[in-house]
Amino acid sequence: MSVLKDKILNTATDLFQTRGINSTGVDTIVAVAGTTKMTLYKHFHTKEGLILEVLNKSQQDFQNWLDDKLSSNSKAPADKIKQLFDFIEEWVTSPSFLGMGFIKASAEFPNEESPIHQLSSKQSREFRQYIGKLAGEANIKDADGLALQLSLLFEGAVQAEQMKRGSGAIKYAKKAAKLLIDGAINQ
Amino acid sequence: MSVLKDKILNTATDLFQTRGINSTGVDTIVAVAGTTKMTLYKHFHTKEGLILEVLNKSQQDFQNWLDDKLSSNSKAPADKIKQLFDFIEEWVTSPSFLGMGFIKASAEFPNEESPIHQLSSKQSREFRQYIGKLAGEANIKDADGLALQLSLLFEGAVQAEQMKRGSGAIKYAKKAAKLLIDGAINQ
DNA sequence: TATATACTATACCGTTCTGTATACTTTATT
DNA sequence: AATAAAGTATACAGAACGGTATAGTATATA
Repeated sequence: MSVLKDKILNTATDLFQTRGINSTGVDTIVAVAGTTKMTLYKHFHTKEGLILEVLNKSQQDFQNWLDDKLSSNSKAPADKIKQLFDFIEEWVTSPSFLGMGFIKASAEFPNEESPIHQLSSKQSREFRQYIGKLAGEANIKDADGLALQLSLLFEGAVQAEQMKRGSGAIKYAKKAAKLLIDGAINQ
Repeated sequence: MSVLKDKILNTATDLFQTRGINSTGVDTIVAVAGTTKMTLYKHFHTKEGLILEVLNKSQQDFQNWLDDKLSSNSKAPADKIKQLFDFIEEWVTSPSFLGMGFIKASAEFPNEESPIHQLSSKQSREFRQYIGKLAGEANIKDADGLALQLSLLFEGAVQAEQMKRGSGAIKYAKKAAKLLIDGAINQ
């Protein structure tokens, strides 16, 4: 990957999160990235293509980070699901946290036929399945049900943190998650 | 309130939810509402003013609807908080449900200095306080903590439903809410 | 030395955006 | 009948939007 393509991708990621996707023009992106529109359009066919790549990269980065954290800190499957919200807290409270890509994107592109909305929806679904896999490996009966509940807490907490930094919502999300997980284990 | 101002307000509410706020131009709004830009700008100083009025009206309508439901169906304070998610389910699964105004608005206007973001943030806070009041009247110890947790579930469920209609997320949110409420009562 | 690749610089096209100016019409009230 | 309020119709200003055309430069490889 070209160093400039990478720069454009990172710049766009940042601007989309801090100013909104539709409110960020390609002129602004290339100006901040220190390049020109010709270069941007050589690497990305359209603005929509750029948005899709930004979403994909953001989600991959997050998933990789979380997966590394979980597999290097936890051994038993039951520990993984219990520690999930500890790492989510670490992620959400980190100063570089700017929000969850697919949550904002789905709000800006509400039309279900939009490719951007569809990708957002897919990423949300995949993240829920990831949690479901963790719950299943921990031998929890209704693994998918718990995964859905935990993902609701997660998205709610991210939403709250996007709306007001330092809201402290994640602390209470953690407590609620603990209660839900314990309830699902002792079933 | 003029009948046309009302029409513009309702049309804008609908278009903002189905197409996004930034993606909906004033030309589209007046065309769908069957009036002209001159009339729109006679009733609303700017597009931002229109957006703020739309947000306020949406939130008032929702709060009034919920408050009516709760006070006409429940007598004891403890019943109110227990029935809260029943009515939220009714609201979310109704065919006319298009999403939660302040959730989408805060995503489209992430800048904390934006008046639109500030109003969204305020509405989210006020809704949480409303739940907190219900919990307090039910003599729950950590009423604010429970309110925060329930609002996370609520916002997560709305988010899920915005992303995919008929996701069934609200069913599991209800179960989780019941568990959290029972846990908070028996404390 | 020739050629391909990556990038820059700049100007431009057509469209859409918010917002306004001007002039006219309808309707209700006094 | 006179007046004020509300709305219509249309045209336009000025900026920003996504995207392209053209021409030129720097660098590395063959």
